[in-house]
Amino acid sequence: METVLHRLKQETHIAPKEIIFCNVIITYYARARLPDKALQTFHRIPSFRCRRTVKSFNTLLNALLICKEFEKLKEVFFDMENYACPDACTYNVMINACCLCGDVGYARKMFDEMLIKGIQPNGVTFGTLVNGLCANSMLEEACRLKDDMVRVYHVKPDGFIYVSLIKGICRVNEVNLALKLKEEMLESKVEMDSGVYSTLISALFKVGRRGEVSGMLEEMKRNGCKPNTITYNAIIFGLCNEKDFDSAFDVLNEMEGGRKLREANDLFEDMPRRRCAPDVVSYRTLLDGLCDGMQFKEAALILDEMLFKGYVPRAVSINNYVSGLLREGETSLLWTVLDSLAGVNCIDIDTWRMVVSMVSDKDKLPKPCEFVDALLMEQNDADHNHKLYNNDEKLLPPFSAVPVVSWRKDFQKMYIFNFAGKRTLTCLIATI
DNA sequence: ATAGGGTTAG
Repeated sequence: METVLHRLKQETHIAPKEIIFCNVIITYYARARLPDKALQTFHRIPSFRCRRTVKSFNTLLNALLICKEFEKLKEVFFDMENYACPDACTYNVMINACCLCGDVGYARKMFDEMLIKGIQPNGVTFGTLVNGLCANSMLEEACRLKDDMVRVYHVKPDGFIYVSLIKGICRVNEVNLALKLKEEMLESKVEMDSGVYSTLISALFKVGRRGEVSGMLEEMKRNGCKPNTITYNAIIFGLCNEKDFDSAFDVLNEMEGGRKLREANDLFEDMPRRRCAPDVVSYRTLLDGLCDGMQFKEAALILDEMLFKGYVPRAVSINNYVSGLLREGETSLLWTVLDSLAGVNCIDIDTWRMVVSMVSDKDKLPKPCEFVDALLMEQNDADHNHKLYNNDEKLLPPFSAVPVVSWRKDFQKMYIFNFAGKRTLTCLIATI
């Protein structure tokens, strides 16, 4: 680093940007536990023909925090007016430092000071404070702050804040209360992430409610959060604690399966660079692998990409994909996938039959006679029936054998019409 | 990638 910096200083035609000093140099010195070097770099920034702002000042404060040089940190902070005008980030680092020292009172003082100076606290400010309160067993205060941040400061709590609260509450075994908070997140549409579920899963194990874990995992996936290493670690630890090593190995295998899929995906994405453009077989192979590994979202991306290129999956693959989506209750993704597939008319009768029979059980489809009535009505309703016209703008007769695909999901939630031909329609109606 | 969270062990 010293050599590079020396060269950088000599090369007068290069003017490094401040962000390089922040993200790379100061931060890496801090990680190497070299606070003096970090401080020295901060002071030298102007000698590199670079303007120094509050950004590098904040980075320096955080570097001293990483090195646990709290005395030095205080000193630099009180010397602030010589370097920069403080902003929210400045106070966020200071609040974090106070909390890590266990001095929540001083953290609050910092918070008040920023208000006095007219600096608007942001999500990070509250996240840091809530976390500090929880870490210092001040749960009631933390919950109150979460409510106040909306009411008084008009900042919406995010996932970070909820996770801190949930963890704090789980530590005193109030898992039901933690689950309530998770519901509150869903209700107020706070974006969910795997952190929320990892925390809850490990808490469920701790209080001996192992039975609820698989449901939690399902909900997690339903809400678009993928279990990551942290989630798996929590599960494996919980299972090992209960001496259920068979299940623990199953989870471990599932984890490794996911890793190999990622490797396959990486290799696939690297193919163009290796001068080997993926062909229809590459796409089909990857799609099958993703579906088998239940990576349905990734599969949908690959599907659209291959359809765009004019490649079509094998019929068995489509059947496998759709049945996986049905099995896992991935309803909204199912519609997307069916839309894409119907767009190129490549859904076979068996797949349609499966979808109709599965969905008609759950979503009370109309009786066959009503179904036909509705179909005929659609034929007469020119307004939103544009797909029933052929290229000559002529209305197609009912039960036409002309290969036109129509796909409606908006009426009573469930009308699957595939106008690929009489055979398909007959099959659908018979199934219902 | 100036600032905040989630698991466990060695």
